[in-house]
Formats: sequence, structure tokens, C-alpha cells
Amino acid sequence: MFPSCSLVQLPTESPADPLLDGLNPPQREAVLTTEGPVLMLAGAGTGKTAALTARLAHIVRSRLAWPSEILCVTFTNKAAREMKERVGHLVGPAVEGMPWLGTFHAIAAKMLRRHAELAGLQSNYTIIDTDDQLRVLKQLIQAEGLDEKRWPARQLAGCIDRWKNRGLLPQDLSAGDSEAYANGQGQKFYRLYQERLKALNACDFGDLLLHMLNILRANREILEQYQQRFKYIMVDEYQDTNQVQYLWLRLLAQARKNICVVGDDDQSIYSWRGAEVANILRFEQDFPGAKVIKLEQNYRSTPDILAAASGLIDANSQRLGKTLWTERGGGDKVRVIGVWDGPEEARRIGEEAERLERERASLATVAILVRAQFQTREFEDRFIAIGLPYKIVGGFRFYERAEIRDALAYLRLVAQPSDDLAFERIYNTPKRGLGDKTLEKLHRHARARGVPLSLAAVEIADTDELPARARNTLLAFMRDVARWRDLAKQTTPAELARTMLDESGYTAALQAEKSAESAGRLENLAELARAMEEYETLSDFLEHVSLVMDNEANDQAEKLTIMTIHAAKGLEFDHVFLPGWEEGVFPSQRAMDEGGLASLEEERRLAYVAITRARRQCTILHAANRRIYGQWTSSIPSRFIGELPEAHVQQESTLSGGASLWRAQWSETSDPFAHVSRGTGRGPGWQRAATQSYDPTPRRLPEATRSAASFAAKPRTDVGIGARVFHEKFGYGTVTSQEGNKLEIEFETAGPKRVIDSFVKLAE
DNA sequence: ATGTACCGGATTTTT
DNA sequence: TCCGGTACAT
Repeated sequence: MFPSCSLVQLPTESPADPLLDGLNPPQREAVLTTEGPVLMLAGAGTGKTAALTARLAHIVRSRLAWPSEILCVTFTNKAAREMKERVGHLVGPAVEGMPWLGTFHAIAAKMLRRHAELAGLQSNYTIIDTDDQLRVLKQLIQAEGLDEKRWPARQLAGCIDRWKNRGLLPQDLSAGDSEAYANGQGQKFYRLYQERLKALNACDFGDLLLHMLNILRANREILEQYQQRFKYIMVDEYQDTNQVQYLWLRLLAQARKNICVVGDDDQSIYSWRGAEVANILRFEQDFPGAKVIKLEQNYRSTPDILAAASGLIDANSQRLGKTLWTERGGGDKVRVIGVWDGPEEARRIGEEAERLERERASLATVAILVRAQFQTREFEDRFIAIGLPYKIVGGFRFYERAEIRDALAYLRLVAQPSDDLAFERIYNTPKRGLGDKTLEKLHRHARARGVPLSLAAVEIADTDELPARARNTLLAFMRDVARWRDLAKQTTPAELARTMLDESGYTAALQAEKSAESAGRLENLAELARAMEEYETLSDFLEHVSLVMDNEANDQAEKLTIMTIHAAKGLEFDHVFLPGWEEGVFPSQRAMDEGGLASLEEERRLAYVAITRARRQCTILHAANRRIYGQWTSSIPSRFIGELPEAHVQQESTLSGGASLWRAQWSETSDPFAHVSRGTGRGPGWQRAATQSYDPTPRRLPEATRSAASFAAKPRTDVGIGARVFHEKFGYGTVTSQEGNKLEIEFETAGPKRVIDSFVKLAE
């Protein structure tokens, strides 16, 4: 290791503290200002994690506090993991003892286990996810005789979440709040829901923080105990905190006031899930005498990219105000490319990615960031057709897959006989011939006797309330569960899981299914068991699962990444493509219709986040026509394009002579867009795009450039189901289904894929 | 108890 | 357009 250049410039009076190596002056100030409230305003790419971890390490090293006396909260498990790892490098194994570094929810859950009885729970309470939450709410809505169509459970779930985020209990709701669901019945349902959760000995995510907040508020001794313990508090992504989190932090920090929050008001993009930018905007009032440290030197992007992003965010009104700068020079301007339609957009980005590949750039440094998930489809279609390796981040997470949730339900039921939700999920999975009728009777019995379903099942089997067949099946199932419960005491969680999946017939049912997905599902279950090997007890594992819903199994393969801008926050890529910058897509229609200026400004912050992900090259695209929900719509460029400072942007278009000229090339009959009314509204972005001089001849003939996915229409007859085929990218495989020219193929190494028949050859 | 036909809704997502 | 959920038929 060579000493870094900045070491040479270290002020001579400061003893060479290796922790400060490579940190700039404001970063150092943030590290060394340990006492009193500190607000670290850290712009995108300014090294805030480096500063935060160095600060943590500094406190530990200078013996200002033991690792166990520092509270350090993040929002995601990923961030917590990263921080743990980085602090580990700086301080060594002492971090092992950092029990209070984690997500808001993990830390609150840990505290709540100690004080559960104060919230009316037992300390082995279950943490339920959104899926279970919805099931509970549905049952309540049904039980109260409400029309579920008119008053969807989702809506109620949304209300309850919002109330919890604001720190409100049922009795705290105003009549106006309550009005938000079923003509003022919101409060009633919220109360019923909380009662039901208590009966289930369960918590939802919102409860973790809310219960803990109320416990701290109501019990002075407990509050003081934590206030004494936490000598220093640090909070990452402070702009994302909601009301409860804010109140919780404020209580804990009140005694010592050694709280350091880090954030960027310009990257606040989660207001829709309760985050309040106001928290960061008024930090100085909340903690008088707070020191504000701005990190403005950017180490990530080129000057043009930074200038473009800064120019854009300038259009927002409510800002603390930062100016990013960089020592770097050179680089390309931000490119803005106008294309004809969605498929061309995908084609264009595909070509660019292939070009980068030829220039020896790794595809892992290339990303497509979209506003909404539906935009990924176009790219997926195109990249499968041309065989470009890609991965879509987001969507289903590992623990959300049906088979994984089923397996977890088995484990939960074994660990917690009172887990009715788990019972309901699996009592007829795999199919064992028990239906709604039986479940209804079980429910009635359970309610009458005040016992959980699994106990009711045992009891009811002693009566003649059920037909003989159902009774026997149920009895057999309950005997299995009892046996597994015994087994759990003698074996590892992983072994238990394997045994249960086999003995319950779950594995067998999947094997018998023989659908395209069943092989993958079995593989997922095997992976689940493998992941469980790390855990010694079942409850350890279940706690991990309920709080850590991300899968760490990132395949390291060289692939282009497609994800939403939200998911990309905190990441960086050399080459970033930003498609779909059109009014209605980005900013989204919803944001423009509802929420007014505030939500438009949040969209703009999202655009700012998107641009600042790019290290070397940022390319924005907009299409003149796009199919949305199966309707062709003509669209105008996003207002955000018009807001980019001209000097840092380079315009390009494939719409030679504008859309109308291009349109003339099509005969009326072959033009699939003939029925599309021409867009009339033209925003400033469009004018900018339209005043550029274009190459008068189209670069490609439309027919020749239509993506293969939408054109190669004649289905082949030689590749029927069962045919063995070869694909350039995926290798050998067997056709499992055929729909027109689209094949579903089970590839031997690449797994199941949908491909266009013209891309496969019959194998010899 | 399980399979099929229609209907409606459709940002962003972590824990 | 396409997905998931519910309603209905078998």
C-alpha cells in the first residue's frame, strides 16, 4: 500500500491519525466533532459513508465510548452490513460488540423483545410482513360485513401504515383521520387490527417502532436507561426518517444530545412511505447549537454530469442548498436522445451496451435506471433477443416467493403454535383435501374456545363436528406437526426444514407438478435450507428472516443492471442510461395529478438521484410514442429535460425531420401507429429537441429495425414442445411450451427462459 | 375441492 | 396489455 497523496498534505500539527487519511477537511471536521448535535449534509458521491464510519471508529479508538454504547441506525440491511464491515476494517474485531448498529426495525425489535410485556406481547412475538397483514385485514373486513371491493384491504393497510408512521394509536386518531377508510370506520378497524395482532402475539413492521416509542414515553426509568447507555447516536439517510423514527431518536438523544445525522435533502425520494424531509430541514431548530457540516466535494462524477444534475435540482424551492464540485476534469456531456418509440429506445440502449462491451467495458458497470417497473419489460424483450446478459434488480425478493413463504410457514407453525397465519397458509398446502368449510369450522371453534387454530384443530378432531375424512386428514397433519415440534428440539433448523418439506409431501407435490417453474422452486427450497445452516436455533433464523428480507445471493456475473431509480439510490455506475423521460412517465402521471408541487419536486429529486448515479457517462432518452397499458400514446419530452443546463447537454435524435416526416414513410396500411393521434402539447423539452438540426435521412428503415420480438411473426413448425434446441447465449435446452413465435425453453445450464424461435436452432 | 372465465386495476418499496 | 383476484361451474 502506498500512502495516498493527501497524506502529504496533512496539516503538520495533527498527529497522523490514519483514520483521517484521505479525508477532506469537512469530512475530518465531521469525524472529529463528536460532542453535541451534528448535521452532516452530504451530497451525492461526497463520501459520507467514509466520514460516518471513520467517525464511529474514531469514537471507539479514542475511548470516548465502548462499541456497545453507540447507537447507529440505517434504513436498509445492506447499509448496516456495509457499515459493519467498514468499521471492522478500521477498528478490528472490537466491532463484534456493536450490538446497536442496525436498521431502525432491527434495533427496535431487539429492544421490544426485552420490554414486550409493556406492549401487551410476549417476548417471542412474531413479526408479520405485508402479506400476512393483508390477510388479517381481509378477515376483519369480512367479519364486519363490509364489501371488500368497495373498501379494499390494501387501502386500510395503507391508512394504518400512515397512522403508525405518524406515531398515532387508534385512540389518537381524529375524526378526520378515521374518515380515510369506510366512511369514518378507520379508527374502529385500526383498533380491531391491533387487538387481533395482540391475540396473535404478533407485530407488523410499523408496530416495532411505535410500541417502542410508546414504551419509552410511558416508562421514565427505561428511557433513562437507554439515554445513559447510548453515549453517541448516529443516523444515516436522515432525510428518509418518518415521524415515529424522528420522535424515537429525539427521546433517546435528549439527555446527551450527541447525535449526528447524515443526509441529503435533495435525495429525499420516499415521502410516499412516510419519510418527512421536514425532519432534516428543521434539525437545527430541534437541536439548537447544532453544527452543520456540508460535504460538497464529489468524488464520483464528471463536471458535466454534476453540472447537469445541479442545474436540474436548482428548480426545486425547498432546499437547504449545497453546491457540488469536483476536482476531476474531462468527460462527456450528458446526452439526450430522442427516439421514435419504446422498442427503438431498447434497441438503441442495447447497441450502446454492445459498443461498450466491444470497448472492453464490463457490463457490470452499465445500468439502466427506470422510473417504474413496467419499463423494464421492453429491455428484457430486446436483450433476450440479442442475447445481452442483464439482470433485473428488485421485483420478487427471495423470501417473498410462494414456495419460500410456504416453507417458512411450516417453520413458524413449529416454532409458534399460536401462529394462526402460518397455520392458515399451509394447512392445505400441499393439497390434502381440506377446504374453506373445514377452516371455517376451525375458526368458529377457535374463537369460541379462545385458542389458536392449531389447538382448535386437535380439539375438534375429538368431536364429530367434521366429516370423517376431514377429521382424519386434520388429525394426521396435526400429528405431523407435533412430531416436527419434537424434532426441532433435537436437530438443526436446516435439517428440520428438509424433513418437514419431505414428510409433508411438499417436495413431492412440486416434483409431480413438472411445470416450467417447479424445478426452480425446488432449487429455491434447497437454497433456503442451505442458508439455514448458519443458524443454530429456529427462532434465530426466523428473526433474521422477518427483518432481513433481502437475498445476499448476488450472482457476480458480468451483467448489465436494470432497476428502478429508487433501488439505485446509493449506488454508482460508469455508464447510466435513463430511458422514458417523457411527461406522464417521468414525472409520472400520478405525481402530476395528485400531490401538487411537493410531489413534482420529489420527482425532480428522483431525477437528480438518477443523474448523479453516473460516474462517466449519463444518457437520457425520450420516445415520441409509447405503448402504455396496451394503448399507443404519443408523448412529449419530460420537462426535466428542458431544465438541464444547455451547456452541459448534448442533444441527439433519430427522429429525422421530426415525427411527421418519418410518419410519411409508412404506408397507411402498414403503419401500426396510423390510429395514433398526433401529440399536440409540446413542452420546452420538445422544443429544445426539435430545434436541433437532424440528419435528413432516417438512419434505418423502420421495417429493418423493428425489434425481432415484435416482428418475426411466423411461428416455426420444426420446434414443437419437447424439441431439443440450441441458443447462442443459453446453450442447449428443451422446449416446454410454444405460443406463436415465442418459445419457453428449459435450458440445461441457464434454466427456464422465454425466447423468440428465430434465435434457436434445432439441436442435432 | 379444484379448475376456468371474466373483471378491474395498474408508481416508487424497506422493514 | 397483462396480471391477479374473485365468481362460478364442474
